[in-house]
Amino acid sequence: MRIGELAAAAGTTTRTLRYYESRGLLSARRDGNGHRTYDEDDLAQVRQIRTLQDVGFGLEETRPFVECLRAGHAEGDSCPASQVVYRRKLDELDSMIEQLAAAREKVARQLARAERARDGLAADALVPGGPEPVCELGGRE
Amino acid sequence: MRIGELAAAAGTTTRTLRYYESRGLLSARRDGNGHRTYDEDDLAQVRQIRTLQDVGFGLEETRPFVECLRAGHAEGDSCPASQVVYRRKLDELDSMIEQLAAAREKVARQLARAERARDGLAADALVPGGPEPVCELGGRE
DNA sequence: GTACGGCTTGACGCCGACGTCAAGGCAACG
DNA sequence: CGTTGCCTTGACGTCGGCGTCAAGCCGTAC
Repeated sequence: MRIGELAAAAGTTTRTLRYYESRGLLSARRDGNGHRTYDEDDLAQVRQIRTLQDVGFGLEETRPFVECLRAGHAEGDSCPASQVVYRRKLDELDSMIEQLAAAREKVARQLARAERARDGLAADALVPGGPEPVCELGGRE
Repeated sequence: MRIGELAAAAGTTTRTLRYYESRGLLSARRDGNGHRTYDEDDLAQVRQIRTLQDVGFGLEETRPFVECLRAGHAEGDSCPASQVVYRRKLDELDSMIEQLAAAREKVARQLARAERARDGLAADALVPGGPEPVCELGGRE
């Protein structure tokens, strides 16, 4: 398999594969013309990388998985080092989600406040249970 | 107020303030020495920018808020354009949170699977030809 | 012959929000 | 007088993951 075929099979580009190689995440044999040659194991490694990238892993974080595959394991995540990365990523995702949720609430509160101000500071607009003073998010812009 | 003082008051750096100016988000008078001079309004603008940045707004997204302040409003979000940005950011945050939550679940499932495989592998290793727990992440198509 | 497609290496571009260094000016302090 | 400290502009560096262009080689089809 040559680089273009591998790229097509993995759903990526030749540039990306050469980049992976430059980062030491992929290795290639060469044929008589100096062209890179790959086999099914290489395809599996690239697929592993892509799968992880899609879920938000950085390239460096995929390294243990690739090395696990290279070590002969059928799954890149069967090695302890890979699972350590999984757990780290879980924590990372949790804190990111937490941060985003907090940011979302801040923005939502600010928007609600700004809309109340725009609609005028009538007293009933601030009374909870009043005749729905806010929340007309749709239309009219 | 000179640039260093403004930076200190706003909790940022002089480099950042000059950068804002280069982006047209901040304007400065000059004193006899060619040094930038600022007043309280400028401080309010910088604080508005920083507040938004902290919640995840890009610099360009802060522009309507700054212009709103410049237009004489006491709050940067009292202008319609600012509130449009708020709503856009809310949607953006929602979809980001959604994506991250989905990613989190995928990782969690993969980790659980890998751990089951590891635990089961000890038993399987003693019984070659036994049941093979294979399960792949659906990821890309 | 020559056009074409696929391969090679090398190197610069991109995005965002600055950090950091360079080289110099002006004021105050001792 | 020199040193410190704040200011000026300009320009390159950073991080990630590639995109894109350049120049050239190789084999095949027409």
